[in-house]
Amino acid sequence: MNDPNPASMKALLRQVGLRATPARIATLTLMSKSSKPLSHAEVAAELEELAVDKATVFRNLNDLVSVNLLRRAELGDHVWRFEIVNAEGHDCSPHPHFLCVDCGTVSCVDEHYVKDAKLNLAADIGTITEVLFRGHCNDC
Amino acid sequence: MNDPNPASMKALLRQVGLRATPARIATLTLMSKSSKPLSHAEVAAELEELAVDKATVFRNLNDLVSVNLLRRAELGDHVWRFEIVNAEGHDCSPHPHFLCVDCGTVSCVDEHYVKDAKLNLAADIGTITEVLFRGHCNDC
DNA sequence: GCTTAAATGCAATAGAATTGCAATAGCTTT
DNA sequence: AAAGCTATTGCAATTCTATTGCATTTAAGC
Repeated sequence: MNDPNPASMKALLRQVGLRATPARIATLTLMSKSSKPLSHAEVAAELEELAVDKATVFRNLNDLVSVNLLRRAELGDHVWRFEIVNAEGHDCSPHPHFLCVDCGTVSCVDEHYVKDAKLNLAADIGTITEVLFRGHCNDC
Repeated sequence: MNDPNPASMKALLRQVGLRATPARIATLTLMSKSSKPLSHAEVAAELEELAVDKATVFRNLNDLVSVNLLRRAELGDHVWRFEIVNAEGHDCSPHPHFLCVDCGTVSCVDEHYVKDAKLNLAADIGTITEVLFRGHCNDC
């Protein structure tokens, strides 16, 4: 993905057939800069200063998911989280997540941890598209 | 665990310091007989014929979780599910779950699939208490 | 610039989960 | 067996996340 500058964000949006509105550009920029999945509440809080309504934030996040620019994940605390699909220093492919049940911190887990498990499960149960770990992080 | 008959359910409840009310006995019996995690809605529907309020179902399910008779899991669809901790033909220890995103079926996954991953993650990230897989089951 | 469909803001709504409180009912003690 | 204490229940109201309806605004193509 290009630099998260307004111009490239705008181009990217047009490319997938979405209008490049200020709210969307801001959303995409924010998501591109984040190293971890953000909840709707977190994104909405960031965009509040731009006077973007929370309903708009939801709609935009979901729109961006439907064009595969974002990925939506449920990490076990009943809050949807979103993360950029393709960013520098970030896996393009889906990867497991870890949620610390104590501090609520979310981190991305390298795919190699679950490579074997997914292969075995594919034969026995089905295709795995999402893996989530919950527990206590080493800082808690 | 003993047979899921009313008498042993009652004894079990008393044993953990909870009063053996009809609603709790029914809840525990239902959970003991279920081979898969049940959502609050599913349990509430079953107990509706006993005129048990949904708030009571919630409280009882959570009470049973707090005394470790049940385990609460979030399987990715924003609905809490509960399963018996110790039942015949069911692992005593926590185990991963698999949720088919197509048919919504939940299945229990053997711990051995994730043994290695958990060991490696313990050192790098933290202690894993819960693992969830989502994807497409072989029947869909 | 002008037109039009897409996107937004605001308020209302849906649904899961939880809580307050008065009434009820287990359990223990007598 | 009855009484008393407190956990539990039922009901309604509430919280919180997420979504939707609709009138208004705005981006994009001509």
